[in-house]
Amino acid sequence: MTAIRHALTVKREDDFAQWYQEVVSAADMAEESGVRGCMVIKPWGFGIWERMQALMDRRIKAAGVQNAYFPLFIPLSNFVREAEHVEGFAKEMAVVTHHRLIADGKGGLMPDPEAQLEEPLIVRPTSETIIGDAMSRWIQSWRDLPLMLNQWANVVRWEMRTRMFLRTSEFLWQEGHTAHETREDAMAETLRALEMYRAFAEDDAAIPVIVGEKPANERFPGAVATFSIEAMMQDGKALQAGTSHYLGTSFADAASIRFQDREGGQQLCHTTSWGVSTRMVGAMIMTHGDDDGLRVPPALAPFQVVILPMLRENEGDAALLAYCDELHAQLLAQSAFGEPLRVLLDKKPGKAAAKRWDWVRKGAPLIVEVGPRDMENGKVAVLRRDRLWNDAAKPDFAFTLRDEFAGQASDLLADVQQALYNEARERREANIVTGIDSLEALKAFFAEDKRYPGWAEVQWARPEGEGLDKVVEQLKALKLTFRNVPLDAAPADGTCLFTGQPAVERIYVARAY
RNA sequence: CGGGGAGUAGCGCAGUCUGGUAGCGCGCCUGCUUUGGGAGCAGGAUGUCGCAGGUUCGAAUCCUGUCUCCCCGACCA
Repeated sequence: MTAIRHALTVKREDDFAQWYQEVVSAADMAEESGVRGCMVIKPWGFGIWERMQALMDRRIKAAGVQNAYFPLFIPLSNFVREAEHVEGFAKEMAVVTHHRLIADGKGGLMPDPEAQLEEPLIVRPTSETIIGDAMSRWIQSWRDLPLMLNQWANVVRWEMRTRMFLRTSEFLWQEGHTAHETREDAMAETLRALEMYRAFAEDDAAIPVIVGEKPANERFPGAVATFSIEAMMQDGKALQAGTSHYLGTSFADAASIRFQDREGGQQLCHTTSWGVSTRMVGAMIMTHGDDDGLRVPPALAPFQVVILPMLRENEGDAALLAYCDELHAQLLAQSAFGEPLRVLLDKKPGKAAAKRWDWVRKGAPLIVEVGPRDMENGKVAVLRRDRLWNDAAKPDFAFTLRDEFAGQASDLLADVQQALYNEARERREANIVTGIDSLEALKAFFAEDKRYPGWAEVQWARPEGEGLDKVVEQLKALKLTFRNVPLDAAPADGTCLFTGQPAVERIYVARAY
């Protein structure tokens, strides 16, 4: 049996980190910018993000949240109000101190010492404080509540170690910020956003996630409670793919977000914030990518079907293109996932067989090649990206009547979407271990020689303060982290792995990005 | 931000130790051949050797500084 000749040079099992980087560049998603931690997102990568935006924005609006936009720059004095929040972010801040450049006398430019800002501006690492400032002006009465805002924006955190899409100094995201009358209302909103993220991750991105609450040491700076969706990457590591925070009244207190209640008294609002970022693109790569490149779930694919005519640069091309144009038009009249199909007829010069591999690396869900002989038979050759190879180590084309394919395309795309989800889900289930009841057993499960060990669901007593610190230290020594306490877990029925006390809940332990 | 490695054509690399003015493979362009599967042959284009100083008659090569990337830590979406 011939060996498969893969479209990438690095295999996942050989070097997952290097494989990841090859996918990003080979799929033409992004490239280095020359500025530390900042990337250029290329059309294919940005197109995927735009799809994420579109699908998420729809969900956000359906929940009654309105979009708005707040400034990139935040006055230092505004930022400084919430103590824990400041402590959490102070170390990774970009600060603007000047507003003009002058010649430095050596042919270059430098900040004009005469043009120093009275008050430095920070580049937002997140917008709780500046949005809180607006909320304090916009909210006066209980009738103004809930106030539910979202913004699509870039934010900057001065990261020490960066990786494309997973951790960049500048990244794109949406941040939802809401204010409510009561703790109950705010908590309900926090959980609503969390469920929205679960549905987005699983239904749109085909990424199975664990929905749960973060332990105290993993909370957002200043939050009362932090929830997350956690996804398992193909190397067994966990990736926090979205977070939702109940902020209590501390941000409201810092920004004076108050309302007059029904009895005429002044009360602090209960606020929430929640976000999903371009990191989700990285999650998609590491969930669905294979040794031939990216596999984009059809709901996220900028192009769901790519048609490659086998052009010969001769007089036969016109008829072939006409045949493909008809298919293109047939497909555009179809819809999948409630939207018209997104179809590219790739007329660029070059052999179809060569261009095919570019689209394989980019992960287009369906690649359709059309040659003169297909045209004569009224057929097309359909390649599903989710199952590329046949037993003979060749691309597994399905030769299908063109008109039949046009009618099936939507179903095929739904199949691909489901297949990607199922594959990821099965892999995750196969790599979660339960019932580990000692630190030694935990250590053994995550032993160094196990390349991709997966996750452990353990039971613990949820110690607080120093007790928690000690447990976190123990995990850190094993390069492990707590992920979250799943909301739908069975009640604890054992003893705490770390303290030996009766366990109160179940929590996931894993290596993490 | 600490430790390690690396920046030479679009990509992957050699050349650096021992200074003499830049090369290989892939890709790209042109032509011919080929045409149901990631083509073959021939010819051709492309580099301020990451950047800035310094040493030298002369620097990809030696020295200093700096920027960026990768790996391991600490930190984090």
